[in-house]
Amino acid sequence: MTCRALERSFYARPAIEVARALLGKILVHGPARARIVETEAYLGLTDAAAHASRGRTPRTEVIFGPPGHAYVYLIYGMYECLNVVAEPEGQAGCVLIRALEPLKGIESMRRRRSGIDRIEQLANGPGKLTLAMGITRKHNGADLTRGPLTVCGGCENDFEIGVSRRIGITKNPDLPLRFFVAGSPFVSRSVGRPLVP
DNA sequence: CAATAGATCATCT
DNA sequence: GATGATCTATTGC
Repeated sequence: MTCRALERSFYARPAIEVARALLGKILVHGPARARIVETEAYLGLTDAAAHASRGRTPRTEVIFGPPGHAYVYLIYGMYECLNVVAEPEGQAGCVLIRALEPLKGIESMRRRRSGIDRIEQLANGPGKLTLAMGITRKHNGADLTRGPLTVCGGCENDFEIGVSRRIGITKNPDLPLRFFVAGSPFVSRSVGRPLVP
């Protein structure tokens, strides 16, 4: 099937809805393609774990902007994380992409993730997938409805959605805002046992 | 297998 | 000046 970028209305919804809906969709960057298998929702002022919880700053401006854009930031001085901006313009909310199943351009991904042999480990974490896909801070603010970096509809929607707490945060850690394709070997292992086994 | 250390810097106080 | 939506390597049981 063809790969047509999701339209802006897809993203103009609550972050939780978008986080669930993004599972199974295809992340495209140039020739590279991968299926989204794990996401986390970050809310607005009420969510202490969210960057947007402290309101508008130069960095968080994108999160308050129009939906369907990328929010990419540097974490721990080393890795970059890709988020998708959700909610109507003016409202804060975004979705962290946490893990991908590589589909196309896998040789390039291997090159960018030197030392990794197993395909399951090329993009099974937020810092790993940006490396594998060649996504950097220069993509911050990029429009995901057009351009080299987009998200397209997937063909397969026949999977169970697992839910758990979010991973790696210290503030507001108890909400069930992490979603993943149940049973997928491409989901990041690390911490966070499912709430619903 | 689980726990921990260290790398490294943009952002905000 | 402290902190952090991480990852890898290493140590310990």
